Amino acid sequence: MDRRILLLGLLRMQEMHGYQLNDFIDRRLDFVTDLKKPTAYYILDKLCKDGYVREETEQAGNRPERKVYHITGPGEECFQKLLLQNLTTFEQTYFADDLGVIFMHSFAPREVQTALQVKLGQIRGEIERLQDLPAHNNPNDPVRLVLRHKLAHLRVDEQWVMDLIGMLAEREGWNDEPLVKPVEDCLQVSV
Amino acid sequence: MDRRILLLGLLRMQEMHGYQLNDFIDRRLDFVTDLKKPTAYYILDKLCKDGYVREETEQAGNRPERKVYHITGPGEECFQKLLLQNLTTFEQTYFADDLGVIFMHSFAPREVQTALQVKLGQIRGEIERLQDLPAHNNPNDPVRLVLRHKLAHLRVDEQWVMDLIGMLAEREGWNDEPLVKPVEDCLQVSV
DNA sequence: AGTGATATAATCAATTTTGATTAGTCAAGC
DNA sequence: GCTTGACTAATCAAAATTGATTATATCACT
Repeated sequence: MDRRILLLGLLRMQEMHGYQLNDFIDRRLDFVTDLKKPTAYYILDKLCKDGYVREETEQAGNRPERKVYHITGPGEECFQKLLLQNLTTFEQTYFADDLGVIFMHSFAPREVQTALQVKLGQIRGEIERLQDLPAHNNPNDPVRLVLRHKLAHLRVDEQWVMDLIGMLAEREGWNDEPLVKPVEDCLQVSV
Repeated sequence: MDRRILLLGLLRMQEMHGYQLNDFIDRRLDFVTDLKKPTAYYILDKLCKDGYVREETEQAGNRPERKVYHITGPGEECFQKLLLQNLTTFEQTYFADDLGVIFMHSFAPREVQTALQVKLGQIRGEIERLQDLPAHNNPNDPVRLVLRHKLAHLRVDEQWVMDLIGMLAEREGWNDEPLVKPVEDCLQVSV
């Protein structure tokens, strides 16, 4: 996930200082990326060193002086390359929540069910939050296309967790084997 | 994404040496996580230092000596805690492919369409690969539940990219505004 | 005029992750 | 008997990421 594309893409539309950039990402692109402030500054520094971005210090009133970042010619070229790369190739996504399910046999079905109920609530909360997001931009804004994408994934998660909970209902214990001795299975197959 | 849960969970089923652990993850859990070898060794070291895992060196034939990792009592406790945490809370997922779409107005619609066609092919390839994955384990294996989850997400991506391509078809240029001056919009709203 | 809350602007030390590399073993073919 | 490629086993230096913190300014309220 080369996050330079995000910073270059935003700077391409408008030169900005670091705080402004981070604030925009936090407020408006929170469902697109989890880029944190120090990482953003780190990447901006790197882009400077590579000549893709120019940095100018500016003083606004009495506030601490700040750095305004402008995209350069080579920066624009780099952005185009990254964008084409991004649009062309599919990047795998991994789901942290899958890890727990792999090992759910460690708990009793009822316990798992209770835990998943809480998770389900959080997913539904997030779906509502995104649905109610004010539509600042025009309806053709690509950000809204991304929002739809994200919502579709959240609905998959909702359904999946509901299915798991359903599967666990009315169940006292595990009558199927809980992925025993995975490595031996593996070795048997590969030998 | 606390990946200790994966290593502890596997070691809990069977003690293993590093290579074996990594090999199993690479071969059998490649669609669940992107944990790389050096990271796995790093986490194993940390688990050792924290007393969650015990490390014993072993010599097999003429091969270089290797470290066999066993989960300890505190390690089991830690695992239970991590697992409950994982099952209880929903972890947000971010999609690298969204970043490109946000800036797609930088290219002509036709170019974007061509790029997305390639991406679509890759998604379909991955769907086929996962569908054809041999079912080593019993059908109730939680890994298969995760596989279904992953496939559902891939199908969302497939549909989403198809929709985007459809949207772009027959289009010469952008007649809608391309997310202009995002920061000004943002400031207008927040002021 | 003082106090706490929030906004502005960024940096640092510490942790985590990765691409590249090391180093030896084994089996197959020439 | 020698080379080539794959497997076993892990490490290292470099890069990326994060939680915590610093420091000042402004605002709302008493």
